[in-house]
Amino acid sequence: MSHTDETPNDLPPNFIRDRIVEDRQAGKNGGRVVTRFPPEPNGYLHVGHAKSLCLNFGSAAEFAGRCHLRFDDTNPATEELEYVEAIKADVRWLGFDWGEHLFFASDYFEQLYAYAVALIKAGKAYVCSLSADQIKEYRGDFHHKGKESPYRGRSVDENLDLFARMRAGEFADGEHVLRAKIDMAAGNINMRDPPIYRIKHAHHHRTGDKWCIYPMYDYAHCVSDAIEGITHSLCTLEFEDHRPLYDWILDQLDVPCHPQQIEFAKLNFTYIMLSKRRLLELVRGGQVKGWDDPRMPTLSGMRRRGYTPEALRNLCERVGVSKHNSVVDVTLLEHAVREHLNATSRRVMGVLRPLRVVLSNWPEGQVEWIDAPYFADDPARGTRRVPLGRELFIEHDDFKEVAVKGWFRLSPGAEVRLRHVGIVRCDEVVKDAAGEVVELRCTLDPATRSGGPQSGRKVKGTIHWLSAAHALPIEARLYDRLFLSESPGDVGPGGHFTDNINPRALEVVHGAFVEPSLADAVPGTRVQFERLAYFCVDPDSTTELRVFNRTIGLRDSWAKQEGK
RNA sequence: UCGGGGAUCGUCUAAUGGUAGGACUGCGGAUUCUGAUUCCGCCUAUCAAGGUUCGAAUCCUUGUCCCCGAACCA
Repeated sequence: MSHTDETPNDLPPNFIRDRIVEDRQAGKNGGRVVTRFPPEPNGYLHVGHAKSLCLNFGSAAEFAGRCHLRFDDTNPATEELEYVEAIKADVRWLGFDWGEHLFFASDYFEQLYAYAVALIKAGKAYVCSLSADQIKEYRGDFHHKGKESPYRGRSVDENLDLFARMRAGEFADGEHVLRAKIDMAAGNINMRDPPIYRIKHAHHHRTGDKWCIYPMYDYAHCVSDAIEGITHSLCTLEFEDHRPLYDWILDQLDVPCHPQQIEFAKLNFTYIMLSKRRLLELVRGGQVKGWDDPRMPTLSGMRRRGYTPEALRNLCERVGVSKHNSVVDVTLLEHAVREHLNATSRRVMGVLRPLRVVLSNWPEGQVEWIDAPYFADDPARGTRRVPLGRELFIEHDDFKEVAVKGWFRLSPGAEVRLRHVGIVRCDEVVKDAAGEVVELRCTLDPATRSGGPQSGRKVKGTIHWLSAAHALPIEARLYDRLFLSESPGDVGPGGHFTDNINPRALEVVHGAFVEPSLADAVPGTRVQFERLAYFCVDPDSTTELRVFNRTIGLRDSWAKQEGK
């Protein structure tokens, strides 16, 4: 059988798509494909979730099926409404639409309870009154079989009564638990009579105080899948040995269908931390400013940083789906981001660390507005007007008093092209009392003006610039990788993952400027500062001062060469 | 001394008994009014040992290494 039999487009093959194709050819589920993305609302979504989102929504779309968004909110202790709303926003931002199919496991609490009663009646579940410690002890370990709870033989009637009273709130947390009656000698510890309901007197963000017993993941997830008519329940590798339990529960119950659980490997990147627990620690510890801090690998952080949903989706496609524990090189992420930004971002000029330049042969007070294309290779995509006057700012890094080998930029006596203008020569270097270079005096060769007779004259370097009189002050936030270590989670004895934090993951630059065309740029606007980096306007911007986040730098082969 | 998974270029992945391919990275070069982009080229892989076969990454055997699992978390 070929993988491409049914696949509409040239998507790269993967084992899950193969399975779905097989199932359809075998006529399973009437050929329907229904998947679900089931986050627990206890944190923000991150790039790892993007993979699951792409897989679940992508597989459904590919086979004209549907994908549900279901919040797995069975643990009131950790879940909050704030997370629910943030997750919905992030899923939408990534470009996925669940339509009518928004669900909450908590919507099924009543049904889940009824199925549990059925399980008890069938003699497949019992109320256990061992303490948590005792249950753990009775469970055994990898090398020893478990032993049966003394409460395992309780009668159906007694179990029914106790379970009803658990629900009624007659017992304190931990007094009883409902357990599936399976096999205490099973090699798979998940099958050793796992608890499926616990007593928890806690306020739930949706059901309030209606319930004081809550279903456990292993019980709630498979039944929720069945209730919704899910056909393929995709989850990560660590649930592989939960699958027998998933199947066991559904086999005992008279549920509408029996979905197939399929496991795939989580997404990991070098230099990126994706543990929810640790991300929460960064937020709570103040190492970052919040879940949407642009240094965070959360979808909201990446959005604010300037990453695009297209880039992330494309990344997921490139990464593929398999069962290997893989660590993707972060450069692949960076490549995906640059690739999309390169195709879509308007080119503008911004100067991070200004150095004053006076064009000595330019008349005092004269201003010329230059029509400059946003995309040099395709002027049809639009132009903006850029003012040129006698006093300019150029990038301090574009001047060296003593030129080194391979230096194409400005130095005393050297010529360089001013982007969209023409060739200038540096005639004089002005220093302050401390010997710091504070100004350059240059002459512009009028014959080399863009569009002029000698505009084709070659010089090695082209630099960006701004008219000092028109330059708009901005705050630039230069972001870099949050961690210095390739595997931030690997810490030696006594170490902590925060030890690996890059202290320069954020550098705030005051005194930077951009061209006046950006005066009205709204938050979320993405542009390329030519020769520097891609930037995105931050929501912190005010009418007086815009804040630009550096999304990612342009590749810089000069810096690389210089570093050698 | 258990159960469940996994081993293909540096990295992520394809090849489903028939030419080990792609992408990213790296390294060269060309073009360039962005040292960007684009284009071209190069480097580099089947965990090991046996076996089956005309032919093995793929099938069999035996090893080795790695990951996950003992919450009233998900």
